[in-house]
Amino acid sequence: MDRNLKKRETMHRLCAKGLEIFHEKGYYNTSLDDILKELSLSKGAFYHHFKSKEDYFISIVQNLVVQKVYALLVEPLNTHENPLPIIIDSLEKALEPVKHNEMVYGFMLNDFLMEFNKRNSEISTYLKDIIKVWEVNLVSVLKKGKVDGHIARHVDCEGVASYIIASYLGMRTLMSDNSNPQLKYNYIQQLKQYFGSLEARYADA
Amino acid sequence: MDRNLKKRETMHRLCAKGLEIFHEKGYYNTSLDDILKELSLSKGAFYHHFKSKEDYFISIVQNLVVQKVYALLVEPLNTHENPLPIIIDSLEKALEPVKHNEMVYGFMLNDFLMEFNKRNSEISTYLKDIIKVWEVNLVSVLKKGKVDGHIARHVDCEGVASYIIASYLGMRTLMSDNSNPQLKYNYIQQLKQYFGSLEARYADA
DNA sequence: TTACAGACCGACCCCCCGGTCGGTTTAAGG
DNA sequence: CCTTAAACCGACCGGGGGGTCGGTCTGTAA
Repeated sequence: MDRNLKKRETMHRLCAKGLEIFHEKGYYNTSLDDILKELSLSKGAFYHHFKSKEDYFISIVQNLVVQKVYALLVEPLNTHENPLPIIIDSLEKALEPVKHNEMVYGFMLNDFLMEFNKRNSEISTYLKDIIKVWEVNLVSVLKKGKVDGHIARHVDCEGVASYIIASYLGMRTLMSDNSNPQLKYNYIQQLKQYFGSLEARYADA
Repeated sequence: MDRNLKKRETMHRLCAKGLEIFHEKGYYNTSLDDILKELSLSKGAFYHHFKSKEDYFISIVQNLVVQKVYALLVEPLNTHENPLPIIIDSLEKALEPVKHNEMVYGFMLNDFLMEFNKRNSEISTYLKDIIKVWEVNLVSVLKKGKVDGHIARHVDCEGVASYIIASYLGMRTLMSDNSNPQLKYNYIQQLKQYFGSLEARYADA
């Protein structure tokens, strides 16, 4: 019993630290030794729990990344109010800059997506699936907004969802060096402007 | 005299092929041998012309990438008409999918930007400078549009420019696997929707 | 106490890849 | 021609990093 606990504990420590460092330096730019050194673990310990670096990362994605994306970007959408402010709010939180040593998990999707795009199609697929879930949820909440009279009838919900995701991912690229704190504010402002044009009060062709 | 020509010719062949393969597979995932084999050149030839892989890539950026970004995204902005349709048109062209073996140079900014972000700050800076030039030109043309009465006075031109760039870069991430040809169309539609809300005919608070 | 298996150790293997260097070919100038 | 240097060749080096493997330690079950 204690054995099983020990295993889970070690695997979890590996995953958590792995996500932290992969996110910080990139997957291909991080060696297993980088991570193992931080945890005072050996190669042997690692390969006892995971069959490869790739397998390890997939575990991280499925256990941690999915969770964080859900918490930050999907679950907040479950509401009966006007979806537009809700979406803005979730994006604003997901773009929150790093505080102390706390990680910002919403940030990492774009980074990983780009890194694996031309390198590892399997991992790439897992990541795109996560985006897809987000997209589906966005579309669904937008459609509900239409029914509830918050969003104009002519609006193409799929198009809007893609556009939101694209602008979010792009902001991530632009903000990745933390050089311009104004960017986030500008982004939210423009998003509001754009959302204004989707509201039911506008011409409903 | 013929000597000088030979040098330029070889360097140019190296840069062109390098851009092609780096763009296709990524910088860190491409070895010099990959490129040299395609050109039937040797390590010796390469290091005769460039002092390192990094130096080589910087040449590529300064000679080729800058040029293409200008041609696709900056120069089209030089017009006296309403800037909004002009911007849409340039983005549409820059998102054109690959035809035959022709490269789409507008596509590569986001890829390279992400790849070097946490890996090589010098190259990163060169790339961000290119984006900056684009941004400055966008802001300038938007401001002119305001003066000419095409854009509402309340519009924050810097914010709009950032937003355009972010959404473009994000689209690049989403489109990078060429899986969904619909995406581009949706994006342009939503961009038009957004631009509609910037036009002078709307409330000018 | 003993047997066994799971957790962990770390030296080692091997390939990849950027970079080096002594040598060879080629062509311009005297 | 002959000299000279630029253009080019390709074997080699060395570090990094994923993955292996024989061995050790430790807790559990009989």
